[in-house]
Amino acid sequence: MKGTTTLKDIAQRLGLSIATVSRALQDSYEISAATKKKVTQLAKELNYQPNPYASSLRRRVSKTIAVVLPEVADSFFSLAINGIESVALEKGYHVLIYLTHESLIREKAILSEFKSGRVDGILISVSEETANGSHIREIIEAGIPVVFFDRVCDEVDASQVVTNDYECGRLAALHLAQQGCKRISYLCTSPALHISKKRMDGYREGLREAGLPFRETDIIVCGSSLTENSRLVEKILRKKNRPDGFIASVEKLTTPVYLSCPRLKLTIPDDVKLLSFTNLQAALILSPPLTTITQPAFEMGATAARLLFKSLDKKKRLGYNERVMINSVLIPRGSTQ
Amino acid sequence: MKGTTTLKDIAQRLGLSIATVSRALQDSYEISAATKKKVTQLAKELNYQPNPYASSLRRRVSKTIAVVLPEVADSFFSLAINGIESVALEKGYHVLIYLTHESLIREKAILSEFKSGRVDGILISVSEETANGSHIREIIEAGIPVVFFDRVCDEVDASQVVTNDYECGRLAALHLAQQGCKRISYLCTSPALHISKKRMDGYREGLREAGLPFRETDIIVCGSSLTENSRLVEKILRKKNRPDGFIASVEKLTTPVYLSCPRLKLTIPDDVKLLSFTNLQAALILSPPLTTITQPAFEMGATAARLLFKSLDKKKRLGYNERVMINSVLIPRGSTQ
DNA sequence: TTTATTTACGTAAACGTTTACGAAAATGTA
DNA sequence: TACATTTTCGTAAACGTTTACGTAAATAAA
Repeated sequence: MKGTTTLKDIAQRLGLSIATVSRALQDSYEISAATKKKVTQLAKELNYQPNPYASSLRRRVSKTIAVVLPEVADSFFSLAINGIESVALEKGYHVLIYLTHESLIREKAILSEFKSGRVDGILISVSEETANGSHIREIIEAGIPVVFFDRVCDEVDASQVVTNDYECGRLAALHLAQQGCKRISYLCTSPALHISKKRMDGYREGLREAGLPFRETDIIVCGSSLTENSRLVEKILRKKNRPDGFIASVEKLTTPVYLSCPRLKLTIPDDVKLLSFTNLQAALILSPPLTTITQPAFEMGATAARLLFKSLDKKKRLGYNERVMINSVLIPRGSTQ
Repeated sequence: MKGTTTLKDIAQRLGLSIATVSRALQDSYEISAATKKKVTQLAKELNYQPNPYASSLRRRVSKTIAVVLPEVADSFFSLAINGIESVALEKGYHVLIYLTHESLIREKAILSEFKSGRVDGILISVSEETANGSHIREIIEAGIPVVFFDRVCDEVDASQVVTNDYECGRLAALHLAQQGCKRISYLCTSPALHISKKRMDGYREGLREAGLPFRETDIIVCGSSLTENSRLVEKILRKKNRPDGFIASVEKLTTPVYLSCPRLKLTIPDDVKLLSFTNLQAALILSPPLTTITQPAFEMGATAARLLFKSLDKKKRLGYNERVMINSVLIPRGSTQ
């Protein structure tokens, strides 16, 4: 920000006006080939980089998008960021990242700031506390396109990229039932979350189709601490009517099950079967290898970004929203054999 | 960016000048309490958000930092981002994220753009192709503070946050030797990387201290594909003089070893011992549980950010750089028992 | 009372671009 | 030659802030 060269510098050195230099660098038809060459050469020589803030102020676009995530510890969001970044790069956009840490207050504060025009568009995966979407609607009404991915807010009218959560919940239950489970417990962290609800509904439907009863007590709401969650799982497993199957609806709930079983002399998959929603490569090398439902995280991030750029490109009157669903895949492995 | 309210709007509605409104919102001493109240009230009512680009242009600061990473697939960088974001948030800064995908060309292009003043400071973990740091030095000379974290470029004079890679390489070798290994193979991806070299040097020193010979052929340079790497590891394990210990110097090289051993009827840790550099929680539930060297990823990100803000705060003449080392910890588990 | 000081605000320039408008020079047309 | 058109560039306003400077009114000091 010190000795940076500006249009003025180039203009002075060449005896041209600022306007001409600006147009030359934009390859405007109004500028002769000769001066274009002179200008671009000197610009390269002086290492000219246009001031993005001046440009944004004048053009009223920022060439920047925001990605609002609950957290990035999960492998899903890591991969999603990769997808988003890869398409942002080829579009010449910059990516601001914000973490809500599952707090609605923060989410509101972050979004509210966007009314300033800092970003041209927003990709968001809502926090677990986000029930009502008024703060998101405000942003859309301010003319800033929003695309949901993974964790959507259905009451808000916007484009979204999701995976087949309901179907996956159903398939998870059916798979376990098919492998002989009679009592399947469902581990989750935030049952209020829309996506969590969908998976759970699918799970219930799967149970129904398999002719298994649904019991409210088989839904285990876990916390964030590993030891706490392990204790929870162990408690369940000590019951006389213990479950013989688990669905870990989020990645980090896999560990407690693998940890608790040996402690209670229970073996996977003979005594207890387990299926997890996860993208971890380590699923391959667990023993037994973990049956997973893996989400197309990279693809979801990338297509969400593409959807956002589409609505940025046309800048057409809002209202035209797309809803894309990219299927997750169930990969059966040893943990449910 | 449409119906956003500006200072002008507020000024007109209150019959004040733009300057007065601006100063009132900044709680300037030159403004009476009465008008301050009027202004702030109306600002809140109209949901006024100052245009960050106008502000940045005028003040010549962006309140934004850049984080330049090789990739974000690794759990290390995910955690680091969390650390960075948490301190950026409390400082009121915005975080732009860029991925180089281990390409020097991209890294150069990204950094070059920063001469424009888009960001006030930069956190960077260099790509594996980055040997020469001239492009980074250019940025520093342009007056933009840079802080390295994890993957540093020693020839560039800047603050840095690293972990004790050399020591960890040494401890890894010593630990395996102590557990009875006679031939320890070292798996890596990019031996040219500074941090990789340090670990490897430590590994050699560890071998020396343990009285084991170093063999060039025990250094296995892996690629990015899992199947390719598995084939590599299997090939080594088929040799008559096969290694009885492995050091996986990066997270993703763990999988090939766990995958290959059972295929060759070799068991961990009896036939082959393994130690990995990783932050994965899944280390706990591998079987046997994986001995790890875990890096203080969150802390490294956070302190790197704090260092950056320190040099932003004082804006003192460059030259005063800090080098912080945060130790990783070796956690012995079943894979080296 | 007069003068000095403080308080509270306005004017205008500046940050570095982009772009509507205008105008001189060069070229074409009659 | 006289006029129309095109080419090529400059002038100046604008984007929304921040801030140096000026100034009128209010207060204090003499």
